[in-house]
Amino acid sequence: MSEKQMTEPIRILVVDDHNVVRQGLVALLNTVSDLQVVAEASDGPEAIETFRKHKPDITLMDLRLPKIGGADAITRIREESPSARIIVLTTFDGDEDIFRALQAGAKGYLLKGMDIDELTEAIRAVHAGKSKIPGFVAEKLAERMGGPALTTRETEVLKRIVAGRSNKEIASDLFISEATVKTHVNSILGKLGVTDRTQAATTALQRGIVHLD
Amino acid sequence: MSEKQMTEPIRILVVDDHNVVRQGLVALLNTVSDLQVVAEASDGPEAIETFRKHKPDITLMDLRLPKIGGADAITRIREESPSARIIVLTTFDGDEDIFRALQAGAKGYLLKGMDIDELTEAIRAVHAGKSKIPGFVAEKLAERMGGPALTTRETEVLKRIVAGRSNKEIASDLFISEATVKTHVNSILGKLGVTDRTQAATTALQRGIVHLD
DNA sequence: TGCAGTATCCATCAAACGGTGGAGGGTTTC
DNA sequence: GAAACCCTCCACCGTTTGATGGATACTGCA
Repeated sequence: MSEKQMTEPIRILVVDDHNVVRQGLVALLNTVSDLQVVAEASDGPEAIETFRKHKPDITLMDLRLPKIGGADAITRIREESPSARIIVLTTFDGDEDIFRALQAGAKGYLLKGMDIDELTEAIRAVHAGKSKIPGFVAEKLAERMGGPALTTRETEVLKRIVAGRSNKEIASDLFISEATVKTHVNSILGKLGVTDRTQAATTALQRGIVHLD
Repeated sequence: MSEKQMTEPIRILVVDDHNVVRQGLVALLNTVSDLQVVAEASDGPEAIETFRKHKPDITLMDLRLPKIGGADAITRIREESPSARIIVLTTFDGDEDIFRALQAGAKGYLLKGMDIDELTEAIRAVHAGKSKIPGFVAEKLAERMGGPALTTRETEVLKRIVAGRSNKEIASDLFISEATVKTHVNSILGKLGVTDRTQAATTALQRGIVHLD
C-alpha cells in the first residue's frame, strides 16, 4: 500500500510440523526487513488451505508432514495455483524425496543446515522467478536418474520387504504367487544394486523410497 | 550485574547442527524476557568447549550431532561440570536415544513439536532444579526397560546386520566363527521380538539402536 | 503391426538363514 | 565358591532366499 517504499516485502508462508522450529523460523525471517511471514501451517491439508487463503509470494515447506506429505501438498497447491513459488526446506530425506518435490514443482530445495543468508538469498532468487537448487542436491538427483526406476509393483513389494514380511506373506498380501514375488524381489535387488533383502530395506530407507514413520 | 532486576536472566547455550533451526531458536528464545542465549554450538566438540567457556545455566541440546553425538557430549560435559543442567531438544529418535541421553544426565527431554510456552516452562523448571520429561517419553522409556537389553556384542552384530552384511561377513569382521554369529543373531531376534534379520534391521532403526547417518 | 515394458507364473538348485540343544571358558556378583 | 551372565564354538535340520532361464499375457506407443 505504501508509496514511499522501494519494494513491497516478500510475503511468506512457513510450513513445518515442529512448532519450535517453525516459530523459530518465523522469528528469524521477520528480522529481515524485506521479508514478512504472513501465515504458518503445520501439516499438509493446513498448508493447502492456508496457501489458498493468503496466496503468499513464497512458501517455505518441510517435506515430512502429517496427513499429507510435503511433495503431495506441493502438487495440490500447484494444481490450484500453477504460479506458486515453493521452496523445500528440509534436513535431507534421500534422493527420492528430492525428486518427487522437484517433480511436483518446487522451485528451490534447501537444507536446514544452510546459513540464514543463503536462505534469504534463495528466497529472493525464487521470488524473482529463478530456481535455487544446491550443487550436491543436483548431484544426488543425477545419481538417482542414472539408476533405473522401480515400477509401481516393485515399490509395493519393496515396502513390504521393509515391513519385514517374507516372500510368502507378500504373495498373500498382494494376491499373487510367491514365484512372482521372487521375480519382483530379484529385479528390485538388481535395480538397487544390492544382494539381499536387508540391504534392499536399508537402502530404500536411505534413498527415501520408503519411510518408517 | 544490575541490582534493580528481580531476577537475572537464565543464560542459555543452544546446540544444534542445523543453522536455520538453531538461529531460529535463538531468535525465538531471545524474545522471552527472562531468557538469554549466551552461546551456540553446531557439533559435539564445539558444545563441550563452548560449555566450558560460558558455563550456561541451561543447555538446549539436539541429539543428532556431527563428530560427537549428543548423548556422548552430555556425558563429557557432566564429567567436567556435574551440576550442568542440560535439556535435550530433538525430534524423537527412538527409545534407545532417550535412554542414553537421560542416562548421561539430561534433566529434560523435549520434542521440537512442542509449543514455545512448554519449552520456556521446561527451561524454567529445569533451571529451578526440577526434571521435565513428558509422559509419553517416560512411557517409551518404560517400554524399553521392559524388554531385555542387548549385550555389546549383540549390538555389534546388529549394526552389521543393518549394514547389510551376511553372517559369514560379520564373522570375518569380528574375527569369530559363523556359528557364533548365528548364536548372536538368534538372541538378537529373540530380544527384539522379531523373526528375521530384515525385521531386526528396521526395528533397530526405529528404536534408535542403530542409525543410518 | 510390431515392439518395449510390465506383471504374472513356472521349475530348479545352491546358498544363506533361523531353530534347537549342547558345551567350554571367562567375568562379575553375591 | 557358587550363581549368573556373556562370549565363544559345534552339529543337525528344515525353511527361506536368491539366481537362472524360461513362458504367457496385457498395455501403450511407434
